[in-house]
Amino acid sequence: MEKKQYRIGELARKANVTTRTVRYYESLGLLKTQDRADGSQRHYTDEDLVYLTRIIQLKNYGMSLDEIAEIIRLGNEDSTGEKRRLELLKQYRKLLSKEMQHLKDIQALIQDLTWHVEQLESVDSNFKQCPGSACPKCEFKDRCEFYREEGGLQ
Amino acid sequence: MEKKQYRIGELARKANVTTRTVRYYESLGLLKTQDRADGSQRHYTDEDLVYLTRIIQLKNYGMSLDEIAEIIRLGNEDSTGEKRRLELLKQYRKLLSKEMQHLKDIQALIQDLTWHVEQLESVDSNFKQCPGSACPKCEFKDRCEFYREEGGLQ
DNA sequence: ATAAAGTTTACGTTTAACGTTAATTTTAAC
DNA sequence: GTTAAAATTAACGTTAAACGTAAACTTTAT
Repeated sequence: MEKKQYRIGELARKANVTTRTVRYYESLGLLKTQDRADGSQRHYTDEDLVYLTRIIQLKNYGMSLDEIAEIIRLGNEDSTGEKRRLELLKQYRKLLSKEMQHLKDIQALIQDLTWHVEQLESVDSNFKQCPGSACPKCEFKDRCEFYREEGGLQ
Repeated sequence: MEKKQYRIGELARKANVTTRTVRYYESLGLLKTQDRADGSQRHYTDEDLVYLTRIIQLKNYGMSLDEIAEIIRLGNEDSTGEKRRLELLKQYRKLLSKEMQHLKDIQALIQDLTWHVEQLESVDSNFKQCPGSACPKCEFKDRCEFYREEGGLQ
């Protein structure tokens, strides 16, 4: 049986993007440009849909279209796919380490925010009165970035 | 002893921003506009520096300048600072829940990325060959979004 | 034959948070 | 009292990825 052929609209619908996006990706070299006469229509197969879906997945992982284009370009360079595999691996590892750092940052941020919420729940206001005459008796003065030994700002 | 007065340049330097930023914040209502004759210079005190530093802190926590402006506006509405305290609390909690969700998303993302790295380390290439004839014997087919019971795409 | 879908070209959008002149005035220091 | 550093207002410029949108036309399916 013959392979089903899609036109651009159907492909886009299946991948949940617009036709503009498909053409844009083609212009960036992300999707192959088939041989076709000027003005005639593009045709796609299931394989192209998988390709497109993979591209979207990589994008959702945080890769830029440029980085994805590089991966695909390397894939077209050798038939074994080894170069692309290595580039993909490199990009995935890069993303991974970036997200690990991101995770740490967010954990620290959550700690800070939690502290602020607790402080605001137990103290009248830390915005207008702080720093001020209340500093020396503030229960948070040891964590205060403005309070110094002498009290108040230097 | 008299309070030390800063001009805009010194204030900006102490807060590690530019004078443009200080004026911009003033235009948004983040920093108070003192009474001064047209063309005469702005003067600031330590209190203003604390204000500015707090604004920068809130910004670094992820609040937009608009949200910060709202907090400050409410602070000017009642002298007790209660409204501002509540708004601050609300914003902090909002940020906190946002970041908690963010944390979850990143943890999931890290899992996915880890999986991909492992797969790429153990499989030749999952980009060009997948999905294809190798699907039925692929050790990851149960986690594959393209593989279906019948094999390959529907 | 007609309507739906596709084609190219090319400018527009979004966005916050400032950057960057420019032309003039104020202030501090000597 | 002069000069140089700093401040003033006004207003346009930046950044930039990933498309959106419109126009005018052509191809394809039924």
